Parts: sequence; structure tokens; C-alpha cells
Amino acid sequence: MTRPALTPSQNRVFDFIRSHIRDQQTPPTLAEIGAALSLRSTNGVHKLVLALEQKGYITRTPMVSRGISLAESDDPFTLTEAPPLLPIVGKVRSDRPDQLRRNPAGALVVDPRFLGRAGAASCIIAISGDDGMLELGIRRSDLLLVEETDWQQLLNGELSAAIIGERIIARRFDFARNRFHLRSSARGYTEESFRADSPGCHIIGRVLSVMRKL
Amino acid sequence: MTRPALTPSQNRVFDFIRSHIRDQQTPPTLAEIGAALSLRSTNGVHKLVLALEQKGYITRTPMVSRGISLAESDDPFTLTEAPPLLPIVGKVRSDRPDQLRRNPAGALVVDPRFLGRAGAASCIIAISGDDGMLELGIRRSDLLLVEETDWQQLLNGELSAAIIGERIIARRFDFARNRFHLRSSARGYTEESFRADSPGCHIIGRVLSVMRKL
DNA sequence: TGGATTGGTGAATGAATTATCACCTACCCG
DNA sequence: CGGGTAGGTGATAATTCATTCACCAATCCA
Repeated sequence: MTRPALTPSQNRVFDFIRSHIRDQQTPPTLAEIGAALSLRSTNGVHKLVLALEQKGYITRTPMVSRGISLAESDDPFTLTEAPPLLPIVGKVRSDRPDQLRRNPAGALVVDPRFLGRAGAASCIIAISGDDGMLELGIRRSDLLLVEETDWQQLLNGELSAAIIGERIIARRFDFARNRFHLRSSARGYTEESFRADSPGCHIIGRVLSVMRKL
Repeated sequence: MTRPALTPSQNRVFDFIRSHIRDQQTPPTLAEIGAALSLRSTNGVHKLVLALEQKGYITRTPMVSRGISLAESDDPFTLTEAPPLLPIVGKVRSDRPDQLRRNPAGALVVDPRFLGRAGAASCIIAISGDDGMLELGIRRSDLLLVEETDWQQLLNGELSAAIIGERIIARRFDFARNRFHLRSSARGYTEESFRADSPGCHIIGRVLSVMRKL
């Protein structure tokens, strides 16, 4: 990270930007920077900011107000890339799968490694509604990290999350003769199967991780 | 902090604002909020944001782009403060418990809620070495979030993590007649017991959470 | 039934903000 | 001296963004 040294003026601008983000929770506008350094013209600021960008101290988004962000690697503030914050799904019904992200019951910070190759945007946290996968160590009210996918993407035998009625459950997924077969691995649970277009069953995606607070 | 409850729509907006600030380091514009919630008009967003302000969830600066900030009281903690990064314990031996944090095999970001009342400084991530707590949904190689405590602090029956030899296991803890009794909940595992000062067994603390990447 | 609340669409207006142009000053350096 | 670089003023164009108005639909409740 050997970036070119900053001139005194550039240093003042950079310091101001950094503290503004920390204190105000938002980057400054060019005019605000100018006011802080007693500059009458935003153009002077513009050039200084441009220099900061070229030297790799900040990143800018063109034509966006306050489109300044600190370059990675700078200070503890941006140093750790913000870990994913996934929505926890609330009440849903199998016939309204579009409502999955509608009423999040909150959000959960997860380690990015739990996502595997999946993007954070396609992942949600669902709460297991039964003990049907007990042998696999998944219990009622466990937190399931689910990658949303079409059921067409699932391989037979993959661990999937599905909405049955108003309950979200984890099951092994199999597709055959136009029907889903949801296999449990716990004694006392029988296999359930649904027509692929049944409103009583919606496949959310594949289960990537399980978490539980004791 | 008894603020009026939020409607589902307001909740979605609030969550989006919070995560936007969190990972973009800048509050969203009305248009950005609208895009995220699939609203065509910024006016709808404007009204929702207005409601959030009136209910005391956010503060706004008029006529300022991105002039939204989270109201105090919405725990500035989880927001500003980076989520806990806990060390993952590497190889250890029961007779050298002081080496627990010596050679961490990495670190894991966890949601602060998994810690319960425990401080992040006293918590570590250990890897379960067997299936002795299968009935509880804990399996070999699961990640255990353990609060380090003296065994004297543990209540009988609490779920604890212990080092036996070179393996870390989760067990129910009981103390009687100067001996630890580590009870398994899985068939095929028998209770083990150790003298309180046995070098073959070290109690790490209590297990607060379990996580597993599939 | 009728009104209040909430959440929308769509469009228009103006303030806020960024980008850019012309031109100036000071300083360092070959 | 001449030229390059950094930093500045001032003005203006271009775009983003917040605000506001008119109107609509669903829901809840008296």
C-alpha cells in the first residue's frame, strides 16, 4: 500500500473527509469540504479530491452526491469489509413466495465464509419449523442460511429449504415425475411429495449453513 | 425507548437504510430506497421516510441529499462497532489450556446476539471433536461459540465445552464429589468422569451457540 | 356507509450537488 | 527565464435529489 505522499492541502481534505464520515455517518459534499477549509470555489475542492482519487486514497462515484468513499485498506473504519447482513424472514405462506423478503423479522450478521460461493444478495436467514432433519443436526427454530434458487437448479439429494403452508422446513430434495419429494432424515417423519406447481409447497433454495443460539 | 411500532413497509425502509449506511458508508437517497423496494415514485418513499422520522427512528436534514441519519438510541453499538471477530482455536492439549488462544486457526465474524450477555473478549470458537451431543444437534466439526469460564461458574446440567486429550467436545457438565461428570446425549456414548484436577480434562466454558457450514 | 390511515403512481419544480471552462497566483526546478 | 505543478476564484452547465401537488386503492374502524 505504498501510495504517493499527500501535499499539505490534500492531507487536510483527506482528514476532513475521514472525520466527516466517522462523525456524520455520511461523506461530505464538495461544498462542505470547501467550507471547512475556507475555500470559496468548489472547483478547488474538486481538484484536490481528484488528486486524492488518483493517488488512491479515496474512491468516487461520478454524478452522485457525496459519492466519496475511503479506499480500502485505510483505517479500522473501512479496513474490515462489512460482513454480510442477511434478512431474517418473517411469516410467509407457500402460495406467496414473493413475500419472502417482505417482512423481515430482523437481520443477522454472518461470516462471509458461510455463504460459500453464493452472493450475499441472494441469501436469507430462515427459521427451521420442525425437527425433520434432526439426524443432520438441524432442529426446530434453528437459523438456516438459505441461498435462494429456483428448484430447477437443485440437484437431487441436495439439502433444501421449503415453505409448506406457513412453515419453513429443511429437507432433502428430489425431483421425479413432475413431483417434489422432500425426504426427512428423522424418525417419525415421513416423506412428503408435492406436484411441482402445487401452491402448498414452495422451494426457497439450498441450505448453506445452520446456526443456533442455545 | 418506546417508539411507536413500524408498519411492514416502514420496517422494510428502515432496514434498508440501516444496511445501506452500514455497507455503503452513506445513507441512501430517496430514489435508491425506492429502487430497492421496487417503488416507482419517490413520493411514496418520501412519505414512508417521513413516518420513520415522526416515529423517532431516524433524523433528517431538510434539503440535503442523503440527509438521513439513524436516531440515537438505535443502538449506535451494532452499527458503528464492528461485529465481534472471535478466534478459532487450533490444536490444543488438555494439560496446556493456557495455549487456547495461542495458535488461532483463523477468526470468525459472528452476530453479537450469539454472545448473549458474554463479552466478546471472553469468547472463542472451538471445533466440536465428536458426535457426543448429536441429540442436541451438535455434530463433529461444528463450530462452537464458547464463553470461557472457570468450571466453578458452571451450573450442573449446563452445556459445556471441554478439552479431553487433544479433542474438544461438548457435554453436559455435572460436578459431584470432586469429579467432573460429562454426560453425552447420544446413543453409544457413555458418561465420562474426571478428577477436578486431572490433566486429562480441561473445562473451557459454556457453549453459547452452534454453527455449521454444510 | 363513510372517513381516516397507509402506501402508492406520476409529474413538476426548484434547491443541492457535481462537473467543467477560463483564467489567475505562487512555487519549485532545470 | 521558461515551464510544470499545485491550488485558487468565479461562473455556468448538467445532473441528482428533495419536495410538493393531484389523485388512486386498500384496509381498518366507528
